[in-house]
Amino acid sequence: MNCDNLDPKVAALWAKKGTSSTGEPVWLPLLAHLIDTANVINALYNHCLSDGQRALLVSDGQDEESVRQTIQFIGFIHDLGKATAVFERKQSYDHNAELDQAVLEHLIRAGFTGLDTAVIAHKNESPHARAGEALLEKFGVSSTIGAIIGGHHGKPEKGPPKNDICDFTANYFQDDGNKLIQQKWQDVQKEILEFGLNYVGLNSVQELADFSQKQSVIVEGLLIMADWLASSEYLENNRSDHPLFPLIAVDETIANIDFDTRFKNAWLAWTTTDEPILQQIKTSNDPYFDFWHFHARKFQTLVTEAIDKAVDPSLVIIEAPMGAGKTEISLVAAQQLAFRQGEMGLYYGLPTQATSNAMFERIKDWLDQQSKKSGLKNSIKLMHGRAEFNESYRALPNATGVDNQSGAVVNSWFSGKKSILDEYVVGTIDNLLLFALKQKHLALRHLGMSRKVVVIDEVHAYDTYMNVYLDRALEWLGAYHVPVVMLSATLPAARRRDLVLKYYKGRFGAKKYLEEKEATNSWQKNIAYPLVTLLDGDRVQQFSETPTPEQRKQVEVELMSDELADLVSSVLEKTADGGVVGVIVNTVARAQAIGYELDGKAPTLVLHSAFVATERTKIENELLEKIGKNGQRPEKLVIIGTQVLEQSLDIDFDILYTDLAPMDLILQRVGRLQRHQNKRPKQLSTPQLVVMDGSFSHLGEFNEGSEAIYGRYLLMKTRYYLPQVLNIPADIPRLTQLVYDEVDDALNGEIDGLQEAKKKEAQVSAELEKKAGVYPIDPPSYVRNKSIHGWLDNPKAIFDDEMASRSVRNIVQDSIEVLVLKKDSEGQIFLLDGTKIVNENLHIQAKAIAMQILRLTVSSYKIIDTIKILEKFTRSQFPDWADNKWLRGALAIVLDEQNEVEVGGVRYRYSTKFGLTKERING
DNA sequence: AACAAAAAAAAA
Ligand SMILES: [Fe+3]
Repeated sequence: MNCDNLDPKVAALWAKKGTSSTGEPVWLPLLAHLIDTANVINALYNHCLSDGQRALLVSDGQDEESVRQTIQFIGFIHDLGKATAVFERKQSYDHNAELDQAVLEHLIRAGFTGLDTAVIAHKNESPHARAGEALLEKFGVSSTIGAIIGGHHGKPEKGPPKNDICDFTANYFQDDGNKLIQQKWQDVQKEILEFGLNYVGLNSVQELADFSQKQSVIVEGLLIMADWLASSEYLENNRSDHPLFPLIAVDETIANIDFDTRFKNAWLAWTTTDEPILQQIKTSNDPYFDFWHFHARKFQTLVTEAIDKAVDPSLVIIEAPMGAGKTEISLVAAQQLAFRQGEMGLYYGLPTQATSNAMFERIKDWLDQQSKKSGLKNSIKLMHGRAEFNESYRALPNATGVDNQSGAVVNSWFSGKKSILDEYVVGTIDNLLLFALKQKHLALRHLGMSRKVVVIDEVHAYDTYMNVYLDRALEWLGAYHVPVVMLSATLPAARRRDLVLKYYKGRFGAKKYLEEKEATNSWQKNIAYPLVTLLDGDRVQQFSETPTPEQRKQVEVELMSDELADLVSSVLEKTADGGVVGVIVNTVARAQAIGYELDGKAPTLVLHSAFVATERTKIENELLEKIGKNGQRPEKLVIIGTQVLEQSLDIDFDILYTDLAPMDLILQRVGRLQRHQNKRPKQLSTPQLVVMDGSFSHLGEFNEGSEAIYGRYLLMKTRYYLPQVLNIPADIPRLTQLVYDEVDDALNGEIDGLQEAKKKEAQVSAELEKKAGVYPIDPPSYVRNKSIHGWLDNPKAIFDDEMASRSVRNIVQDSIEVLVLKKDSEGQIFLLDGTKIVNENLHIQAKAIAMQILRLTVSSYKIIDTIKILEKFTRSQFPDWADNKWLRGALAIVLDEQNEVEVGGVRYRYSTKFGLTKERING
């Protein structure tokens, strides 16, 4: 590049001011930041986009080279808005007068006049992203590209800026009327534009490529990433051993910078890991044996071969029970799809932090093994709110620390909002749901997600509210041609159809979508389990497998009242000669009541969410040791729990009691009934299911809690269709379909009040959808060259990241997360396990304290007051917490010797055996 | 007044 003939005024403009680690005033000339960003975005385009993404960017018929040049130009020109009087007059953040003076002198020496005395009347208007967009508009650049520039701080403008230059002329040109002064600014702005075009090899703005909406989003993401990277002075904060794009001494200028070397060194320092492994899966030599040293099961081979034979596989929905080997299938599928569709890396989304942690372990081992085999270094990220608590994640080597070592590593540059840009990401589903929610810097999530294969686990487990976001996310993933693998228990046909059609619509547009929707092909109502649904090009194929005799199971079903006394006598009778009993109920209070009732009459174990996290983990581990696979089964044990027993725990009951719940959930619970090969008491040798139903003796009256949670409609239908004998697995899809298919409702005149309950149910889901519907982004637009103006505009104007991340979950019951400690009569504080807390050892004990989490449910009208009380208490009792990274912002409660504590007029009592109970204190 | 489980949070 040639800076020799440059107008000295252009070279004197500044982009960044700051203080070096040694306390020296430093700055970065604007032109340097523009060149840095152009170099970075070009490298990102060439090396960090997947082939799929690059193909997407030319999918409207653009020329590949012109797209690359345009993107590089966008990288260069993004801060054109800083070449304005209003910006150049800004003080440094730390109001360093010496620094501000030195930079101003550069400008004056270069030929700007009157800048030191100029009065800018509206200095809060024309922020530099908007100013840049306005200037580009003036230079005749398309509004699509303008919108990308205007949005590079996270949120695009509502529309083109149009009058900003006219309204606030002095912001742009220093003076409202003096043509001589204005000319100087117009000259430098024009020269920067010309420099940029020339830098990327273009002659005029007419040669720039244009973009569709989804292309714009990806380019916006690239720009933000490039800007952040070009604004990183060092690879790691507070450490200057790996410089990237450092500021320069205030007496230096661009003449002191060798841009090629600066960029090469930065890129070398920043690329600490290898690209994801792309390799073809050969079905001829069992990939399952290669990775995990077991031979593929029939079902696994079925899926892997189906994907292998497909011409253009994109969406795969795998419905199969736990234990069918879905995780391995999904990882093989991810590799197949990445190879076929040219994607890089993986996002694996799960419903909870606990399931994410477990999956992280498996994926980390899988990746580590592959990376080592290929001699590569690949980065992996655990992405959820408490990832830092995961020991095995923290134990992974850092990418910068291990130069010649291969395997799975952590790249800590990809932190915060950059996390999703990392290669292999495992975490809570919220990160995918947030991909469909209006929030600042959303383009980064789109950039990160659209280069990967996306796997979504436990698809059946998401509620109506979350599904609003999931569906919208699927539409965008379809639009980006991102391969998606969904894992699920059996789905109602209508839900499965919806999932496929949402993706289909994003991928093929509204017209084709309507054709497929109306076609009512057989795949839309197929009933089978396990079932694989595969989108190959625009064709939907399905595969299923007939179960082997060992996979079949007959379960005898009995109905019973929900009275405690009936349950107790039945349990005692059935366990006369021992046995492991599961009792899964719908509310915590009921689990506790049954626990009290059986206490002393039989050995019991209670499990629900109202336990301190560390204690709950202990109970779950005890459960797995005793009744997990190959467990040391006790002679007699009654396990009483809520829905926490319904998912993910691989445990085996001899007999199961359950509260009436929607059919799919009952079937999910039945999955824990005699699931392994075990020796059982004679009385319990065959599987028995006892369903406890409030309407058993009082017709039409379901248990109050159950009805509040699940609604009358589903309970009524489940009750109606509950057979005397369950044939597993054939009945699983059949019964789920009967309960969820609304078509048959007219035929069931015999269910009293069904129509009324159905109306109520429809109302409730409509309300939920409406509630969720405030924040999702609109579906992708197919209008040609539609700009991203207004893409993130929100009627409610939430743009707070905290509020955004809360919005993807429906909050039914307000609750406060607290850390639970206890004290003795002298006031000595302990962890729940009895470990003494010593103030001087806070740095060692902080993490253990931070893990003692419990959720207190609080009435919504009390929640603000209660939080205030807890904040005040924590501040006075544990003042040191404020400075500790594990405990900052946490709220504490301290149990007395009776294990009680009073907060805001409520007395909470904690029992290691039964969990948390609360009672209101009168007055 | 009550009804499961579960999640989230720094930019250039
Ligand atoms: Fe910038």
